[in-house]
Amino acid sequence: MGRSPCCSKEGLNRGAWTALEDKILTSYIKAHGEGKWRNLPKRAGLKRCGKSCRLRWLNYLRPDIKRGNISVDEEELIVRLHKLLGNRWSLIAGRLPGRTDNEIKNYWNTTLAKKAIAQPPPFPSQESPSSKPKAKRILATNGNSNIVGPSKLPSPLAITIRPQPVRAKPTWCTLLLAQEKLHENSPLLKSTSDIQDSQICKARCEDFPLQGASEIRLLDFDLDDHFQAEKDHFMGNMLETIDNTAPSGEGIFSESWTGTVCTEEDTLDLESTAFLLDPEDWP
DNA sequence: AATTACCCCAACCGCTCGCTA
DNA sequence: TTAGCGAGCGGTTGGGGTAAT
Repeated sequence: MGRSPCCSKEGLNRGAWTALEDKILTSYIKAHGEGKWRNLPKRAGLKRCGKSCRLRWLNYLRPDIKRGNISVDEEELIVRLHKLLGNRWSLIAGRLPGRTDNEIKNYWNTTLAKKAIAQPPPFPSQESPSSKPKAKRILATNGNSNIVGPSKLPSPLAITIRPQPVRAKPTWCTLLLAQEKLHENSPLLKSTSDIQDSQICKARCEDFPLQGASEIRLLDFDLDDHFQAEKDHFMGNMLETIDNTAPSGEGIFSESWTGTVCTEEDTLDLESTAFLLDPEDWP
C-alpha cells in the first residue's frame, strides 16, 4: 500500500528553528491548542513539516518543560527506570515531570551510558531489557531475598505490575501483592495459590484506599512523608529482587513488564486480571 | 591564532500503533 | 476487513560549541 509522506518536503524550512518560527508556533498553539499537526503549519503560516512542529513544541516550546540541570535524584531515577524499562524513553520521561523523552534519551546516550559501562551491573547474566524477547505473562520466580521487615512497611501496600503498553490503552494484568507477601522471604508470586491470595489483597485495597495518594508507582511511591524512609528502603530491596529474578527472561519483571502507575481506578478494575486466577489459562 | 577532535543535543527519519470510515 | 490518517516512539544524524593540540 505505502503511505503518503507526512508532508511535502519541498519548499519547507529544515534545521534549527528561528526565534520567529518559535513565536509563531507558540502563539498558534496558545490560541488553537495542540493537535492536528499535519495541518498546523499551513494554518499557522509556517514552512515546516507538521512532525517538526510537534517535535519543536513537545521538546522545546511547551511551557511546563524543564531543561538542563538534571538533578542527582532524577539521574538515579533514570538509571533505575532504564534498568527496568530499557530504551522506552517516553515511559521513563513520564516518570520525570517536565522532562522530555528526547532529553532523557540524549542524556542517557551522552552521559549515563558511559557511567553504566564504567560500572557494570552486579548480575552479569542480565541483559538489557530491550534486547530480550517479550515476556508474555506473569511467571513467578523465587526472589529469595529479604525485602523488609513487617513493621517497616506502610499499610496497606500494593504493587501493580502490568505488561508494557505499546501505546495507549494497555491491557492491564494487575497483580496486587498483599503486604503480608512482602514480609516473606519471597515477595514474588510463586504459585497459583499466591495469585489466589492476591485477590484478597485487592479486596483490601478496595476497603482501604491509599492514604493521600491517588496513585502509586513502583519506582515512585507517592506516600506520606512519614513513609519516605520505608519507601526508599523498600524500593532499594525491591530493585535488587527484580535484578535477581529476571536473569533469563522468565522473571515477572523481564522485558515487557513494568512496574508502573497504579491509579485507584485501575486498582479497582479487576476484570483484566481474571486470567491470572485461572491456571488453565496458563501456557 | 588556527586547526583538529570531540561532545552535546535539536532535529530528522522511518516505523508502528490506534482509530475511523 | 482494510486502507488511510494522525500521532507517537526510538534510532540516528548533523551542526554548533568547546577543549585540546
